[in-house]
Amino acid sequence: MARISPDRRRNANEPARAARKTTTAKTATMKPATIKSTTTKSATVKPATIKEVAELAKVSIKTVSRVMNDEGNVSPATRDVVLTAAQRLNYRPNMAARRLASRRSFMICLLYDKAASDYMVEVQFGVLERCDADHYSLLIRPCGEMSTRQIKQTLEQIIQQSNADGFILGPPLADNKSIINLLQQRGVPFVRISQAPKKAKQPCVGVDDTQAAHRLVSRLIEKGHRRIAMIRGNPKHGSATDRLNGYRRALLEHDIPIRDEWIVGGSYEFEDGVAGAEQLLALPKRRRPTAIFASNDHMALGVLQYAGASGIAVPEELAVCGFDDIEFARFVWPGLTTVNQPIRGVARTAADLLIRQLKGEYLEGVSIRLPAAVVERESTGPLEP
Amino acid sequence: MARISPDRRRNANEPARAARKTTTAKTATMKPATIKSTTTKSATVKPATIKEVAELAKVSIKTVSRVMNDEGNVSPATRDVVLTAAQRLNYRPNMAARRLASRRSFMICLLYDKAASDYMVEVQFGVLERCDADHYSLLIRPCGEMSTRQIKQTLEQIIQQSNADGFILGPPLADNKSIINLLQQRGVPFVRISQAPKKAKQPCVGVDDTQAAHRLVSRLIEKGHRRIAMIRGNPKHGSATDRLNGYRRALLEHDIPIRDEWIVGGSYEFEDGVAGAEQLLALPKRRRPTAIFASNDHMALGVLQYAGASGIAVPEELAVCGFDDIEFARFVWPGLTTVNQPIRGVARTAADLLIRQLKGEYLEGVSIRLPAAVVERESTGPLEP
DNA sequence: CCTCGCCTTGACAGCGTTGTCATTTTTCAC
DNA sequence: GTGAAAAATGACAACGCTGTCAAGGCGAGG
Repeated sequence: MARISPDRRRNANEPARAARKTTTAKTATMKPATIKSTTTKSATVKPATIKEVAELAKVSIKTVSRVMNDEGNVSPATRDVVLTAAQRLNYRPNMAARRLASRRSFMICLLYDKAASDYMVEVQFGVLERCDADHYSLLIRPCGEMSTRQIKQTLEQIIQQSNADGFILGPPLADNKSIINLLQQRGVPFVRISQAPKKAKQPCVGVDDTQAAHRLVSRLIEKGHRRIAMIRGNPKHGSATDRLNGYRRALLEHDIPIRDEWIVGGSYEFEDGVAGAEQLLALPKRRRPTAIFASNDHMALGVLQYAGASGIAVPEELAVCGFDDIEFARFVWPGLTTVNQPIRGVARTAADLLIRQLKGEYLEGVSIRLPAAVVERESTGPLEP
Repeated sequence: MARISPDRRRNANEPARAARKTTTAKTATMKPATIKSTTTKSATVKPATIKEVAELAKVSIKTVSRVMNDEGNVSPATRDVVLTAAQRLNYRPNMAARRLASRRSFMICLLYDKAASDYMVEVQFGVLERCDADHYSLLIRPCGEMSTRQIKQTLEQIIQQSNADGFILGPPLADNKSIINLLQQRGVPFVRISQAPKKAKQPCVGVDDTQAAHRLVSRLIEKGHRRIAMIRGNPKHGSATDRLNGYRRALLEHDIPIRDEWIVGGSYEFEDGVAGAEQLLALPKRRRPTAIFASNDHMALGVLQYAGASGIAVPEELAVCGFDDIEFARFVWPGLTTVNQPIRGVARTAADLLIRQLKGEYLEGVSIRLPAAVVERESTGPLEP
């Protein structure tokens, strides 16, 4: 089993010490013959250290460090030699040491409420994608069941103990003034994923909810609906307001009066959809909406369920649409018309902004808004252009 | 540009350095008056180090280390003094240093396919719960779009670079022989979340799928069904076989013949459910199943959608049930009868096993199987006992 | 009262990097 | 050539903690 391994140091040490300063970069560069696949080594090999690489490459450890970190001020020849040596030893910088010495953790922390799971998984993917590109690690921290106080405490701990270099705040934490302040005070960079660029001057990435809602409702109007109701989202999320605004604007533009009885409360939960539908469909026939726009898919599915359970045909008697395009929007019958958010893209962008900040870029006030697309399915009627 | 907060060091150093050494351990112990909430300090405070605690407590740093790590062999008096000093300075051990010195990372890595998002979010929660209890950090690593080769490479990197102390493998990676071997060779502890304790002697946690499927199908039989079809799961997952076995056993026990035409393939995707339903419901009336057991909820929802789209009444004409009890099982109409898996519990247990292993416990061959509960909803008919 | 051994404590050397600053080499204009 | 500036390189001290091992203190058995 155990193959070549303990001898590695010896091999490398001896000649290095002795013959220092003799060979120039040139000689060492003759890789072709020398490089053997060290990849498939067997068990429990002690990883190579920067020192070993330095010795093999006949340079100082600092130079190796420079190469590994792309610091510049290294001649191409030296660089090659070092890179070859590193590869030969299958060297990878030890993160713990790097963190300790540089006082940076190369970790970023993703802070989020429990939120919709699909949503967060997408966010995680997006963030990870970007992190991987720069060798950052991702720490996830769901705060679903914590009070703001607890969250702040956790934050302190993460900053101090794990030394996170930066944070990404998912909704609705991204709009939590108190948390933002803490982070700001501590001088820790962060990026917010939110619809509300107002609250702080820290970079913020989000989706243009207002625009998307506007488009969606406009589409309903085009299809002939005039009595369009809305179930609002959780007021804690900035998105709730935006979506409402989009709805309002669409109606206004088409000279359709906005009736209070058609706007019911909610907080993004399935049950709110059920309750909202019940309330709306209980209206006297003449004032009963022919379409319901729920602020998110969970609630829209609630509407769908209520309709199903009470024998109301969708889309014939009632058109339904949601927002988010969660996985299950297309798994129900009728398929749910909704808005697809480029979540992964948003997350990737957020991570990108954060990492660039960590690299020293100045991004105060930057606010990026990605467009979202309406996805039409059966719940709003036949799919005609 | 310039590093983020160059002022941090300066700010903090001065006062600390200056006032050092004044207060004795004794004085420090009189907490009531002296201990001020250091929590709400203002910006960019340089965290206290072990050295400072040691000086304040008038002991050696090693003693502080002992106390912080509960190493024992410390007199209660000393312990108190140290603890007080630590608290007073709001001291938290620096993880990077700890990792470097102890050659452990206090990180565990959760490796998973993309899998169902709800599922993984639950797993993450469970693992995190346990990690937090022991100050472990969690590294997540979705491998959805990677080949086994790539995964192995990633693994190597995580082991060497991030120095993960251990791994938790989610399904179906937990059944991937090649990955298991790699980890085993490298001598890195890991725990598998899977139904298949066979493949390796490493600890494994899972749900008793066979039993659950058996119960579910038995329930259908009790309700009067005789023509019960099954849509199989992805054969890569051990669970697929288990669920099939449960189905088989239930039929056998009730002397119902097992017909091949009632068992159709699938791989846990929504579309497989649609296709499976189509195939099954196309059978001549006398052989057409009155109930379909889909191996997971996604496929069951596919069945539901197909039924909805083709005007087949559920549960009147067709009973449908799934497995997993994903969030949306209760959000569709009719609500989906299914099996609720204690995913979070499984994950917590897995993390527990791993951490105990890391602490030196010997757990080879341990295999824990948690029971799952049938959840009856409308899709299998009226909810009578 | 001495010795032995156990419990407690401390000194100090790493751990594998990066940061700082000094030193050497190269480059370039004159 | 020559000198000065720029580029490349290296020596060495951190970084904050743990591991090792030695030293001190104290009670029990002789």
